[in-house]
Amino acid sequence: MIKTLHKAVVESVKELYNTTITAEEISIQKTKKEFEGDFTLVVFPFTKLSKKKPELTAEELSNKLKEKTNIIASTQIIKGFLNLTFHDEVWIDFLKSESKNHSYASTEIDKNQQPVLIEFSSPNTNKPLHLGHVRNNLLGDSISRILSANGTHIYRINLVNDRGIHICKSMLAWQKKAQNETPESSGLKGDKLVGEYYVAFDKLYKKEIEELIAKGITKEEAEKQAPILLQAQNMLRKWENGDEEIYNLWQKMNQWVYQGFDETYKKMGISFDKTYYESETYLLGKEVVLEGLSNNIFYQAEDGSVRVNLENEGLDEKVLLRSDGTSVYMTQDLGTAVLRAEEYNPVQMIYVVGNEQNYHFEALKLILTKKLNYKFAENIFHLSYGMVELPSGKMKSREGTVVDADDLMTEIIEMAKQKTQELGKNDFTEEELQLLAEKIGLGALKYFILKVDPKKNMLFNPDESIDLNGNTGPFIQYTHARICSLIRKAKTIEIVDYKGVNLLQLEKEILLSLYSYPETIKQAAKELNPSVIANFIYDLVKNYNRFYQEIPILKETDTTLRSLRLDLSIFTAYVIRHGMSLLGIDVPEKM
RNA sequence: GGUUCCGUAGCUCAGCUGGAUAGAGCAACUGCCUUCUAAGCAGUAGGUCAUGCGUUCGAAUCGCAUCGGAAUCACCA
Repeated sequence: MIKTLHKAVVESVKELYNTTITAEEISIQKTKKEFEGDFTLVVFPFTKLSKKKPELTAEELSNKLKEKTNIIASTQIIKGFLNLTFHDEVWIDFLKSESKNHSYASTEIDKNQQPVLIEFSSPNTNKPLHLGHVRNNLLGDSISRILSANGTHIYRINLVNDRGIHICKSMLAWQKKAQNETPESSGLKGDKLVGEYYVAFDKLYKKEIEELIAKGITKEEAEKQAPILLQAQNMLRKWENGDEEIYNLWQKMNQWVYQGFDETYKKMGISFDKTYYESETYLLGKEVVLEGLSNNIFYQAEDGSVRVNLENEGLDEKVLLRSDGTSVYMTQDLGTAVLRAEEYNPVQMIYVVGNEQNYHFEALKLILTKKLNYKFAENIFHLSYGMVELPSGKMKSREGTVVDADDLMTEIIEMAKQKTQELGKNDFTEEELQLLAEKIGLGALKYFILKVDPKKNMLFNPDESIDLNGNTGPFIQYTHARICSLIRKAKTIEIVDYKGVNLLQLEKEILLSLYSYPETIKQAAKELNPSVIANFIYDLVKNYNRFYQEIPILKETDTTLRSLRLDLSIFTAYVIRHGMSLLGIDVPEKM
């Protein structure tokens, strides 16, 4: 319909004003609720061509469009706005042809096309996942789903940061304090256990700094000289030199963490096509750096560290290898980028990483493109998302203000369970109730996070927790469940041809919304923005709920009307389910 | 200090490729369950779109300046 309209406008302008315009120059939008019409053509831009008043221009275009197409039933002109109303028949044809189409808004993926790589999650193995990771994981997962739905061939990549000084810190603290404590002996989840020793290291470190300061050493010096830090640095060198004892300890502790992570990912419903481990790729990064050094692209500073100068690009000097030869963060990101480009030959590499690392990714891209001349790196895209803040400010693991991912999920599922019981929904078995509560709780959490624009910082208030009413996941799930209930009851009802019926305003609004769904997916894919989908579904569901409340569906005695409304409901349920699946949210058939 | 991002109702957020009277949810108040699931629906109230100047037929949206906030500028990741 919209395409037909665009084409007709182009032709009309050509005939009336002898000017060729492109479809992009035409502004057609949904008509605002206060006015009569389905779509609105903004005619202000054409007044320059017509050299006539907006109303007159609209009038001329209106007549021409009606001549050229057979879909327009009526038009209404208000100032420079031309409101177009389509024949009901057009909408009914749309409903009839698409309402049972199980591939509506789905695009086939061509596995032969060059893939898009999307890296997300990328945890460190020294502490458990928290709310910040949750946003990262949900964004990465949802964007993967949206791109797939839009026909893009993608690979989900996880890059586990399993080595480095931070890992050595937990290892060292464990050696000193743990007395061989294990997940089994402590009953703690593996990632939680290791996380505790990371915190323990920090305590010891702070204590040593204080002691040094008391001896008259400056704070700055103390931070560099604290024995435990030197030991950690020494441990990292040993690790990089393949020291057997250190290596075994490292493997053991990482294994604990992976088991913990797997549990969390599983609960969250997140998976990857490929997991890289920094321990397996950091050497490649070193090679890249050393090669750049021998080609004089990088240089060795007096202290022995290898650096790159990005001052001409508006940045500073960056260290690529420490003076003791060990790798930094940049080293491994250079390595894995090159590796991935070789392995997948991607058209694009998306990194889902918080906006606190904007500088890092700018530098990474510059080094790869400007310094090392890698063509593929032009298509590196840092999907920079905002921080999740608490009312008290930023989360700090060392201050114990982090919101743990597992705890958060457990709590909200428990809340959903309570709420279900409160509402007196008793016809579930204990097992069904648990499954339902998981769907609702996780739905609430995922929707809460995904409905906000990724690039904006967002606030999470643990005291108020997450709503289950209003603009929330459960609200949408509930609407879906009600439609499913209708469909169940309608099993025996005969569907008759409803061609020729007159549509109610509410019905048409829902159809307009359903019609715009494929375009919404395209937009979300283009912007890499799940909130576009979330807001769309909310809008659809609000319209549907009003319809459901005000208009009889199964109770309607006119069989043509009843059939139409049932089809409309079935179609709406499909789009809700489809849209929510793009957010990684399950919708129950009963709740 | 340099760079980047942000500022919309009491709170959390939509709207931002310029378009009509700036929208939701929460919280507050008022109605609606013998009728398809009330996790719902309808309504009341709540705004100098941080401020100023500019661009134009038209600015929350674009530009400049100011104020306020955040991130970053590590041999951390």
